[in-house]
Amino acid sequence: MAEETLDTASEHAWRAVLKGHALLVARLDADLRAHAGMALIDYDVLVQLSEAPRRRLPMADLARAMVYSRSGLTRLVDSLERRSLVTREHNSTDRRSWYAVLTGQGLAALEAAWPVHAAGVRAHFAAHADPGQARAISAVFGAVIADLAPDAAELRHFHPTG
Amino acid sequence: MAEETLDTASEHAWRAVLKGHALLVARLDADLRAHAGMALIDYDVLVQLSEAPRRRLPMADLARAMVYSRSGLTRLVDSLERRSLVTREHNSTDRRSWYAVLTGQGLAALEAAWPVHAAGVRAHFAAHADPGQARAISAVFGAVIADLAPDAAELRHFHPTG
DNA sequence: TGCCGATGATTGCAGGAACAATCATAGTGC
DNA sequence: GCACTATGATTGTTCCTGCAATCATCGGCA
Repeated sequence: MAEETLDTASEHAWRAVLKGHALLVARLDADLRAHAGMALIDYDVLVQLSEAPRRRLPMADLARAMVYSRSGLTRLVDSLERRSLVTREHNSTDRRSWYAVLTGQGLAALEAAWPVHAAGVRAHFAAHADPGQARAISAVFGAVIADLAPDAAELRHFHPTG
Repeated sequence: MAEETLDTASEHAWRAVLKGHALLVARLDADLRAHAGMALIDYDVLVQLSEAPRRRLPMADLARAMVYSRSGLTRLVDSLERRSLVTREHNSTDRRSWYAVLTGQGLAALEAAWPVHAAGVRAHFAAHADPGQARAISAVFGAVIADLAPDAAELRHFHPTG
């Protein structure tokens, strides 16, 4: 039985994460919708593309980076394409694959949305975390990601050039 | 705004939380569905009720505790009631209000599901957090919750064998 | 080359979710 | 007590989302 016990510190931490995450995402999504005309999920697509080489990613890689289903991403990119924030381009090295590509309008929309989002994250998350706590959170969730998505952990922030 | 820069440590931490949370929730939900016959959202309802006095909560309080819409909760409790895990009871002090009440079957289902869930949280979250890190996460997300849901009841702990 | 399992993108479909409207009841001010 | 507003629960509606199926293409291998 003792082996099945989840220690209270970790359990408390996990439950705080669950609830805090839900509140934070609801707030950030509402802020973006109200002040930037896009949902948080749209913003996430634009951010991922903006950081990728040549501002494009194959659909499957984008879905993995976002922890999102490929079918959901198909429809999400449809929507962004209708709004001219993203376009699709053929991947000449793999004819099954399509790139989602950030447009100029998409980049402009992202740059307009970013201050709104950054202010929200700062006010409701960063304001409550000192540097040591931020490091702890990065370390723990980085390990969670490495555990549960080992191939994708470093995909976005680390592009070795060679 | 004077300072629009979101410092990189906080930004990195928040992005790790977003992705790690998504991966963790997907995994815990799949585990519960496979090995306990219920979804993570069902489990959350049962936990909340099990910890409440007399194992019952008004629908609105339960929705707030779960950060869930009231309409969604109506249908979720419908589903749990069909499976005899929860029942509704009149609240005699407020005739608009209904209690969601954990049944004996609901408690049994929760006790069967708990080891599955605890093992998942331990293996994929707690295993990556030392005590100091767990404390840091609790502190930060506790502050986030206090910021965004100031009137919400404090988090409680579930210990079914106790 | 030809076969065959794996992978990429999309679509059909079904379940899940929130918003707004609705109705009943509670609380407040007068 | 009465009017008015706020709150609790539900339902209608619409959108979101993922799974499974489908089709095209890739890559390994004989």
